Amino acid sequence: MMNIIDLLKEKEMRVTAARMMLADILSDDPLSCEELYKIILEKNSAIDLASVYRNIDLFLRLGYAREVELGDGKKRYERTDVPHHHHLICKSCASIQDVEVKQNLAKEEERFVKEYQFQVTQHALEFYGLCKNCK
Amino acid sequence: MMNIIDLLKEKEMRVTAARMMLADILSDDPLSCEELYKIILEKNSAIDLASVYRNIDLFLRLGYAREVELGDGKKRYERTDVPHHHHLICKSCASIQDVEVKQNLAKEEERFVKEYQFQVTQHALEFYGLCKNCK
DNA sequence: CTGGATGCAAACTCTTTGCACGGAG
DNA sequence: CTCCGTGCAAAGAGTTTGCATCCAG
Repeated sequence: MMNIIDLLKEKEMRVTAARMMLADILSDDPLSCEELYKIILEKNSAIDLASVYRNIDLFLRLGYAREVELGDGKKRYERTDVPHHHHLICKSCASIQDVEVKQNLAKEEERFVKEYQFQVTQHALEFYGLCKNCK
Repeated sequence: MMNIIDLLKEKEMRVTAARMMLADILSDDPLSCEELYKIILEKNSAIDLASVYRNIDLFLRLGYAREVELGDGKKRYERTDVPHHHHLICKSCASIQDVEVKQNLAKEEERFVKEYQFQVTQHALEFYGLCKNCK
């Protein structure tokens, strides 16, 4: 995975303070734009929320971030260099825990190519329920 | 699966024309409130969009409908009496195809109980890519 | 009749867009 | 110096809410 500076330079896009800050905050937790914005404020920096949206969109196109949907109608983002994984999402306290899934989904996806001529590029698998504390 | 009339009566809720119409339209395809609303208009009926939202929410609580997220930021709904299944979602033309998944996710979910004391009540698994026509 | 359901409009949340200014290259 | 990126404000989508009226029971 290239770093964000090289990715930007490669596309002849500008390396700005806002982009560096945002790239730095993006992590292995899926965060919404609103959440990213608040983290930036807490660091006593100031990037406009609109710029957060614009740059997240840019990061998606650069392949630096990926979108994660957790079923609450908000889009969340995480860095692409964290390994592919899934989430346990508590319906009570909204906590999110990363988990691995050992079943072979790739195999399933191969079947879809053969059976439906559908080329899978991505999948989303999330589990909902009650966490340890909320049960 | 009880029918909607019995479900409503059981909870002492009123059997209204709007609820009957909406229950009738809900199908095995996941439809957004906007889409449901348009189908109602096409039938030369008139239910306010707000009432569609209110009654879909009611149907969810009654267990008559389930929510499906297909990753475009809109919530969609289908009847709970259609068998559990997953979707192939085309990123180009937005077409949706129902598929079955043969991997054993229940087994995986049992593991989460043991490993994390997380009680899974539901999961979402959707596949994104390019359909036959868009490839 | 009476209270729950509806229509209508306004409000609210999340996200996108237009425009003038400012800073990276 | 240029013109891309930013802040600010306004607009857009999707969804929720307040309130007067309506109608199922």
